[in-house]
Amino acid sequence: MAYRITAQRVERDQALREHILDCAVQQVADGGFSSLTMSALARNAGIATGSLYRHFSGKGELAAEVFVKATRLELETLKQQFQAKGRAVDRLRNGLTQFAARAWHSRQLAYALIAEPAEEEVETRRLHYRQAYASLYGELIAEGIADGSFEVENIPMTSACVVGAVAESLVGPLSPQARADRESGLPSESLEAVTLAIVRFCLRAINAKEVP
Amino acid sequence: MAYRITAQRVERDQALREHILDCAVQQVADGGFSSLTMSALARNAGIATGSLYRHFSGKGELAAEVFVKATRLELETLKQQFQAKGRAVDRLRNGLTQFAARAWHSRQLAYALIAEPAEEEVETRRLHYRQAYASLYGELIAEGIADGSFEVENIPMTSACVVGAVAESLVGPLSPQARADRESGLPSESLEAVTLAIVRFCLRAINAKEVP
DNA sequence: CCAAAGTCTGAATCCTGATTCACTGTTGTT
DNA sequence: AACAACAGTGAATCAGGATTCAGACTTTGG
Repeated sequence: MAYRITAQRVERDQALREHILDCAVQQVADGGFSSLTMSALARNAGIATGSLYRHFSGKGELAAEVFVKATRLELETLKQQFQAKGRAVDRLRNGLTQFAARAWHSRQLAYALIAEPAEEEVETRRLHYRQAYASLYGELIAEGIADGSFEVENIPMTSACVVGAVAESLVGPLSPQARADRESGLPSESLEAVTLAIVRFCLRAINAKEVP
Repeated sequence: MAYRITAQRVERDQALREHILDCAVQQVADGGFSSLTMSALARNAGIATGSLYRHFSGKGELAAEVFVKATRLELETLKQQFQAKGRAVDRLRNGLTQFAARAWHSRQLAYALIAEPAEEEVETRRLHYRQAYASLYGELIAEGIADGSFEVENIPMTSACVVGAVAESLVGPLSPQARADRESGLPSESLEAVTLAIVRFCLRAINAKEVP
């Protein structure tokens, strides 16, 4: 026998894989999924296109992992807010506010994750993670119902509606179109206005006793 | 001189153009935008691929027109409900109910129009028509505010949220994923349940005095 | 009926990236 | 050091669908 998979090798491999993913996320954050090509990625990561295939079975898998990596971070961040201590209303308000702010501050990425057309594999994940978001909202809503601050009949459906409302109200202002408009001087909503509107909309929709 | 553009010719041209568009819409209704290829379309329409280019400058324009044709119908249908006589609440409820039902009954098309990734040109129109939907909701909401049955601070943002909530709650159940699930026997929401949830969600979100 | 001016056809071509693979390093074992 | 086994390279190839274009066919006006 000659050659074995040593710990060092495994480590280097994982590191390289991570490096590639980081570059890919960066690329998506800069130019959306449409700018994520294998050759550009290879160039950015400082390796050959062929080498990408040692780490990912193909473009689809790669794009999906990029999506998951970036989306997971958002989901976890939201989860943290939602599972903090305090009243359900406050947690929901804080979570939404933070979510909107994060999207606002990295628009291209937010747009890519929320709405940009991409590989089939990415769309699958998108659906899946929307469900995950919905579940997260669902849990919080359930808690709010339990302590009497919300009132909702169909939690899964309501959660889906919340996910949609948040996405749409953000994608509008975040879309390439809107960005183009903004650059050509048209006025548009501020982060504060958008956030307030979203929070109000959602709180009312779930029958919250207290709406700002 | 020999040959002039006679009325007959113009007519035949327009008819052919319509015929092509009809076939294209049908194709999208059957298999989504991904199934809309120039050669398949030419085959279906009974003409040569090259001939398509006498009527449309390219795939993008064609797909965009397909989108617009199908979407306009939905928009007009909704508009009719919204501009009927009666109280704003009722009109909104009826409109939403009808919209959901129509989507439910032609799922593939609804999914294609609402969420399926497609040509850049289609995405542009999608954005535009989402705005149009939002405006429609906006007008109705404004009327409802005027007669005291709704209460909303930021109408454009609220309208966007409504559009998103409706889209998301429908796309979930309409997505290829969900359809696959349903076929493999998993239970899922009925049209009635979905509709009720959407209507309640939206009415509450806009502070309607009366919610079913 | 003819010539002129269009229109239609569909196989050939182009385009745009993803994917492959023969070859050139590298690393680990003896 | 020598060899075995793997990893990296990037130009060449492939894929699949849009687009073109050199005829073949139609319509129109004389």
